[in-house]
Amino acid sequence: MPKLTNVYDILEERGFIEQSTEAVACRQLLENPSTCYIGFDPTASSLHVGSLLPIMSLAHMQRCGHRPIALVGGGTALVGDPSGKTEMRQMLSREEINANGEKLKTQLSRFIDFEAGRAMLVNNADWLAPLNYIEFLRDIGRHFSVNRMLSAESYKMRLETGLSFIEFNYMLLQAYDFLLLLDDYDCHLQMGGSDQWGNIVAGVDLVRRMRQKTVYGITFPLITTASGEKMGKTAQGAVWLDASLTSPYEYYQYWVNTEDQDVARFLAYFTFLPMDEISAVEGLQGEDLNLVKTILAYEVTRITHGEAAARAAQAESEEIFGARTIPDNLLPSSGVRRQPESAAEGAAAGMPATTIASSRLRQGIPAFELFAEVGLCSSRGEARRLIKQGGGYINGERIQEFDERATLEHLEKGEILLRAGKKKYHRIQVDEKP
RNA sequence: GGAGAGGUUCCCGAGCGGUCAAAGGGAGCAGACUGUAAAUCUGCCGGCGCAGCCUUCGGAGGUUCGAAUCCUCCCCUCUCCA
Repeated sequence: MPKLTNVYDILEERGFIEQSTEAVACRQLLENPSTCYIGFDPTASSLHVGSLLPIMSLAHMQRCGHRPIALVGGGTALVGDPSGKTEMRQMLSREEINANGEKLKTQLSRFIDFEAGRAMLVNNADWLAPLNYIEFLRDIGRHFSVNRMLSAESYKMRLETGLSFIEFNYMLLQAYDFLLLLDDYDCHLQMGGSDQWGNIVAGVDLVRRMRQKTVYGITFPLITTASGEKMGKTAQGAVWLDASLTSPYEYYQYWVNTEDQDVARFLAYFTFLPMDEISAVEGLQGEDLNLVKTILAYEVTRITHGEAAARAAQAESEEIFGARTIPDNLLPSSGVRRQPESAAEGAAAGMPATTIASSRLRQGIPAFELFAEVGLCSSRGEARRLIKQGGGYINGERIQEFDERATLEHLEKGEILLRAGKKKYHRIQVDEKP
């Protein structure tokens, strides 16, 4: 693998870098194979698209021959990072945190190769949990100025609403992580979201004081959509990287629905497609841009869930929304399928589906009941409203009355396709037994 | 420990004895327009086969024909003082 390029340049070109400490020296460091780390919070059982940027940065690091360390914050999660947050986070038990940490590892290994020392995964609970309080205060605590900590931007918000002592300590723990990773793994670079700047700089300072060495930090921009929303939120909640929480189909759909103005930027962030191809696509508008969104969705889904899942998601989406040919000269490096598929390929990529006993369909199920039952609406009342407003469909036909019945007559190719609004679909499959 | 302020439907935030399922805004949902985009306009936005009924305004009691609104106790949050 050629490593002619400096990752720092790659990251910069792709818009990953918001701030960095001593950019020139940091870039210099990355001329040679080095070790870097990013911390991930095991406070949820899955990572979501909000973590995708840091993950991609580690992947870039590895592709350029560096050794990334993914740090699972099993220890720090016991304390809770107040940075940039309005409220104290819910405390989790150690068991929950450990279980989450395990899952994160599995997910990260889709993006980073942990084989043969090419990358590492560590858990800071291993060294933070056994710490002795008095020793820690004397060795580490004395290097921190409270005055300075209080002036940190990341604590500002919390100084208005209230900050507990345990959270105030968080910065010291993360700084200590950096020190320890330097000592044990020769790790000279920490990266993280822009809200981590204060914590990262704290680590850099601590290392300077205690080891008289220079280490570096890079932060990524907080990614918002063009309309100013934080990324990764949908009505259903977060967009998860775990296929059992957000199916590949839904995940693909999330990316297809990217806002126009975000497309090029997201291609740079979340795919490995070459930048010259991406910039060639920047001027596109209208329906042409939708083709680019298809590629974006395919690529991101492929990186996250694998090629088979991405292809299935594409097929399923085209079946519903229609397919068009994607010209070969559009992001030519992408392996996306460019011709519409002739035959429908049966495999469902995770469009939600429910199986219903045929006996019930024989009697007929009032539409509003069915919509609520399969989860397309959260209550029957909501389903009535939806249908009254003309947003309910069975097999593509608008439902006229809220209590119109779905029956065996509606079966097409063994299933019934429900639709709520423009984009939410649900399959009904029939159980032939009793 | 003392003195204040406050906890309202997903969020912010009005209401301060009946006309309150609770103003207004945001978010969300649907329709129209489109390109599975954004913006815009319109409608909806506790539950229930719904012109009616049921359950909500930190918790538990109480006053009243009637309470989110008054009283008592409790829990929690914030601000100031120690």
